[in-house]
Amino acid sequence: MSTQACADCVVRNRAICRALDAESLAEFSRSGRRRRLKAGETLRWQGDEDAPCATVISGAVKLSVVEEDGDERIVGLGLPSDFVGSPFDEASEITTTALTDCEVCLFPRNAFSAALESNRDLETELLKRTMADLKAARMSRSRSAALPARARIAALLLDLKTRGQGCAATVDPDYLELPLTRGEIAQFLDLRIETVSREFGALEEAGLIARQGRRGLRFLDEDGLRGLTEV
Amino acid sequence: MSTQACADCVVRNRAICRALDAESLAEFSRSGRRRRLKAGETLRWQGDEDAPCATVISGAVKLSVVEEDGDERIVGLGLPSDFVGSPFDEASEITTTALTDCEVCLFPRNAFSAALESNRDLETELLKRTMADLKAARMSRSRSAALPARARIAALLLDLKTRGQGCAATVDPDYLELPLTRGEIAQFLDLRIETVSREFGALEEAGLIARQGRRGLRFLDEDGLRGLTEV
DNA sequence: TCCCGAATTTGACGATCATCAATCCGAACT
DNA sequence: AGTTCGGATTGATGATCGTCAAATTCGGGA
Repeated sequence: MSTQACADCVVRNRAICRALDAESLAEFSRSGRRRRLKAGETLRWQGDEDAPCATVISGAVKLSVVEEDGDERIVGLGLPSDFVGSPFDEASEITTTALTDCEVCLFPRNAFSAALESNRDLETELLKRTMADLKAARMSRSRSAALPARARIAALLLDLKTRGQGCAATVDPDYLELPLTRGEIAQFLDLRIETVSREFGALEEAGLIARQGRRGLRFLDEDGLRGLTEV
Repeated sequence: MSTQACADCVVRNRAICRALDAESLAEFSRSGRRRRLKAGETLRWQGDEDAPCATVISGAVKLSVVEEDGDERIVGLGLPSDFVGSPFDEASEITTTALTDCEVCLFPRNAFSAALESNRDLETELLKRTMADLKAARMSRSRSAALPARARIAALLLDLKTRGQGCAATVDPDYLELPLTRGEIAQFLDLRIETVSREFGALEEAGLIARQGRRGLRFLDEDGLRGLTEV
């Protein structure tokens, strides 16, 4: 990963690295690598036990926990410019897996942790983001959990639209390619596949969205969706 | 708040200030004040618009969000040694309120934010905690939301017991004075008061807990409770 | 193009929890 | 002690969502 690559990076000004000047960035980038992942691939750093740290460049990843009984829960999403990973945890219970084909900027946990130590600005930036994420996680948890299934789905769709904004080939701002399957949406929102499916049907029926194929989605009435989440 | 007070502080070795040596601590402590709060009192710093930052010393506080429609949701709890506050947010949507009479070590947001800047170790410690909190929030969200009401309550009781451990006058380790009313538990777990009440009844019926008065609680079968949360 | 398999959709039914309403308890007060 | 008021409990009923089961559609490969 060269500095040149960083300068060209589509998330250069939104990811944590925006806290770095050209010089620090050059050094920082030496410990990481840009990688492409196929959907379903788990984030690892070759030969490293620890879960790596990464910035998502394109595509989407899921943060998930596998319970003893084998079933998996999605606890968070990583979209372009998001940071994922636990620099201070040698063993993280949270696994990061590509939902779609995607590009990430990957760092071994140790190296990232060292970079934090040697770069104050980076650490401050990460602290700010993490506190913001914590607040968002808390608020969305509370907002979401008590809401009916339909509203939870509406909130997720709006969140995906917002967070996907300003990235990639956003040709049509009202079109969204879902990075999640119905099953994954269910795992994330604590619903069943069947419920998710039914509610998608209901949202379409109500004229709020239009489904295009399995993962294609068109927003027809964004305010209507927002209204559902504000009950 | 003198250094002496800090040296004697019951959470000295568990709160963020454990990252500080005697000298830094002395300086750090000058910007804060130890305060007592009565139940229901909101955390403020006299004459400061911003929500303050604080370390909880004794008692319990709630982090809550008030929706436009007026109803309140509890999004997190602050127990002894926990840090609360958003040093980087001038306006935080999250309000901190005492659940019980309690003691806190309070800092104006600005001063705390400045202390972070001038003290690298403090910042690192806070980052670690925040990342751990984020992980805990994500995992508990996922674990909790899909679980039936009974299990959610069991999980909360166990969490309160664990986090209350090693503090205060923990004379009897199996006794817990609930810092939350039934209504607050409901707000936190996204249930109704009636459901909480019924499930408490069921837990007692099942011989897992014994209620003593309104807020007193005795753990009779901790493993049994844990079993409920691991479905 | 056709076919196959997995993902999705649809349907019927039941359990859990919210809702509405009434009663009960307990702590602080006179 | 008696009163009183807010919190807590209990009861009856219905809506939402989970469960089980079957049908359907999409998308990739032969």
